[in-house]
Order: sequence, then C-alpha cells, then structure tokens
Amino acid sequence: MKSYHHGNLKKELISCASKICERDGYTKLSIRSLAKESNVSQTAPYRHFKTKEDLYAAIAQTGFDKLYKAISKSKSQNKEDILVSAAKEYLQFGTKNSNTYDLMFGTAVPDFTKYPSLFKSANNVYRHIRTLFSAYSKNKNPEFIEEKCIDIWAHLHGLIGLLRKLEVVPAKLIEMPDAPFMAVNKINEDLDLY
Amino acid sequence: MKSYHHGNLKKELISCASKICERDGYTKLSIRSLAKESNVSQTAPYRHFKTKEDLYAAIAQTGFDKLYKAISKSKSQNKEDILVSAAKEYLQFGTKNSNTYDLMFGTAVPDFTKYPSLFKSANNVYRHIRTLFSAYSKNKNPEFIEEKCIDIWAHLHGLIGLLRKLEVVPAKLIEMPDAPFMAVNKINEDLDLY
DNA sequence: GTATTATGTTAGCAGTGTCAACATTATAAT
DNA sequence: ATTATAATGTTGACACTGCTAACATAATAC
Repeated sequence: MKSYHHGNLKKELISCASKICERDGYTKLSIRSLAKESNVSQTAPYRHFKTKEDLYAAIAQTGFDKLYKAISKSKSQNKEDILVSAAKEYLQFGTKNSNTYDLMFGTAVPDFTKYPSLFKSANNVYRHIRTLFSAYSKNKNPEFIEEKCIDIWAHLHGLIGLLRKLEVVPAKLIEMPDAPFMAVNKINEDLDLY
Repeated sequence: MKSYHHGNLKKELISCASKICERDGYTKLSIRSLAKESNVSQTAPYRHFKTKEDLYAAIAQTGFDKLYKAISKSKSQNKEDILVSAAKEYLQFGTKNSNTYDLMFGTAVPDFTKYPSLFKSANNVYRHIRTLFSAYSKNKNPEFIEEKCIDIWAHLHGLIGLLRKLEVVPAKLIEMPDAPFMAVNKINEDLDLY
C-alpha cells in the first residue's frame, strides 16, 4: 500500500537522475522514464523542477559538491602536496565521472546565473583551487593568481575533455599508462618557476 | 515549379544544419525543421543520413575541415611564429564558433571511429599541430613530441571550454581583454624551455 | 528501352517536454 | 478542532521529435 504523497521525491529524483546521467549520459535522461523509475506519474517531477534544465542544474550542483569534496580531502602539511593532490583528484573525478563532468561543464545548463545555488557550488570549486594555489604561490598579486589559476584549471579541464576524444589521435596515445597525470607533472614544472 | 528531386539536398542539409547548430547549439537542431527549411518532406533527410548522429558527424567534419584551414593559413618563415599563430587561430576558431566547437568535441558524436571521414578530418587537425610543433621543437623524440602536443592542445582546448563557463568565477575574469591569448603566452614560455 | 537504383513523399508509431485541470494530503490560521 | 491554504501528486492532452514502412518519381546502367 503506497501513500499518495511520496515523501522524499525531490531527493530521490536527483539521486536517481544523477545515476542515469553518469551511466548513460545526460541526453539519455527523460523525465518520464525517471518518474516511472520512482513509481510516480509522468508529471510528478514538474512539482519539483519546472523544466528539464532545472533538473540538470540540480544534478550538476550535486556534481560540483562532490567535486569540491574530492579536491578538499587532502590534508597534507606541505602546501605543494596539497595543490598537486587536489589536481590529481580533479583529474580523477573528471575521468571517472566523465558523463557527469560533461553535464557540469557542457551546454546542458548554459547559464549558471539562472541557478544561484548551482552558481555557488561551482564557484566554491574554483575558489578552493585558487585558495590552494594562492597559499603556495610566492607571488601573491591577485591578478597573477587569478591568471595562473585559470591557466592550471584550463589545463586540467582540457585534458579531461581531450581524453574522451583521444581516438582521433594515433592509438599510441591512448596506451599511455598515466596520461591523466601528465598535467600534474606539468603543474609541478610550472610551480618550480614561481 | 519545383522538381521532384532537389538535386543538391545533401550539401544543402549540411550547410543549413551547420548554420543552425552554430547559431542555436546542436541540441536545437531538428531533422524535421531542417527539412522544412530546405523545402523537402520531413523524411527526405533520411535518404542521406540514416540517423541524427550521422548528420552531426557530417557537420562536425566540416567543422574540423574549417578548423584545419584556419590553423594552416599562417605562412611565416619563422617556425615559432607559425606555431603561435596557429594556436591563436585555434583559440579564435573555438571561441568564435563555440557551438560548432562543442559539437565537434562534445558528446554529440561519441565515437569517431564510426565515421572514417570524420576521423580523418579530426586527425588532420591533430597531425598538423604536431607537425608544426615538431618542426619547432629541438627535441625530436617522438614520445616527447606527442606528449607536449597533447599538453599544448589540452591547454587550448581547456581554455575554450572554460571561457564559456567563466560566469562561475568572479566577474573580473571575464573582463580580461585578451584572455584567449593567455595560453599563447604560456606556449611562448614553454617553448623557451625546449 | 527497360531494369535498377537513388531520391523523394505520405502515413504512422512510439517517445518526448510541457501544460491545464483536477485530486489528495500536509500545513497554517482561526 | 475546524477550516482555509499551500504543497504535492494524477490524468489527459498538445505539439513536437526521431524513425520506419510503403509507395512515387526520376536518374542511371544495361
């Protein structure tokens, strides 16, 4: 005997949708099938998400929150170790949850400013990277910090995106055992300069 | 009076679809509306593209061909100038045709090996980058070349992706007048080391 | 000139996002 | 406690989508 009101539908929808998106890619997610999987009617989700983009935004936000957790868990005393290990965690998150990463950084939610809480979660990730780098960098000039952060971030971000596409490039590259960590080595090189 | 056979439908579909994808993003493209715009029936496109992904692949291919042209047009004698100017062209292409770039590198066509001619066009782009870098680099070790190319490529690629999302970070960053060229400066720094 | 193939059309299926109208339950106000 | 209100769920429907099968027409190959 099931009750008329689900009780925890919103949370369950997000959690269930997150799994589907990670497994099949966000384009495969349909509100109707999602509703079916939660044993509610086709339009029940609309009580919690006015549009599909709103749902995407919620999933993306949980993604950013997970990413934040991943890059925040390093507890070393050495500031360089923390930064490098955060970079590794970032790459690992991006490559191991590539479909979610795609949802977070792709065009599913084109304008984060429409979703303040998503905006905030995404911003937290960036601010954390900046904090780690800022703690390490000898040059404390804010503009320099900002520039270098984007530099590093773009490097990590680009690698994650490219690794999904590496079939376009001679097969040899795919076989590189530790490709995801090249960027980290690169960061190490960079850091030596500062 | 229009004839039963269009005559040039395939070419027109690709060209028309490319424009729509660049203007509105590839998710907004529908085969039916595309057919309407070319004054053919809803299902006429299926004589030329068995699935929507096939159509995406064709559009992506023209994108890679345009990108190849863009990064190949530099004719300087100085090998560094050629490389840097190709990088600039790459960034410019990615930022000025960001929706097309998204189609080329996103998840619209997940596996290029399904489309040999697309694969080839994409590969040409990479091989050209590699050729330019290889001509410049003093270290001619193939593995080194390959690694550094991915490094540079990821950097450019990441910047293009990030620049679409920069609202997630403090507004200040968006105002940087020449953000697209930071990576190029970075490449210059890198090149000094080789 | 005829057979074959390429290219187009029509009709229709199953699935989608979304909305309006209604039903039920939880919550707040009296 | 009763009642008004808001929150949450359901049904039915609309317009749109990708795609297929069956058929029509025109170009090409023999």
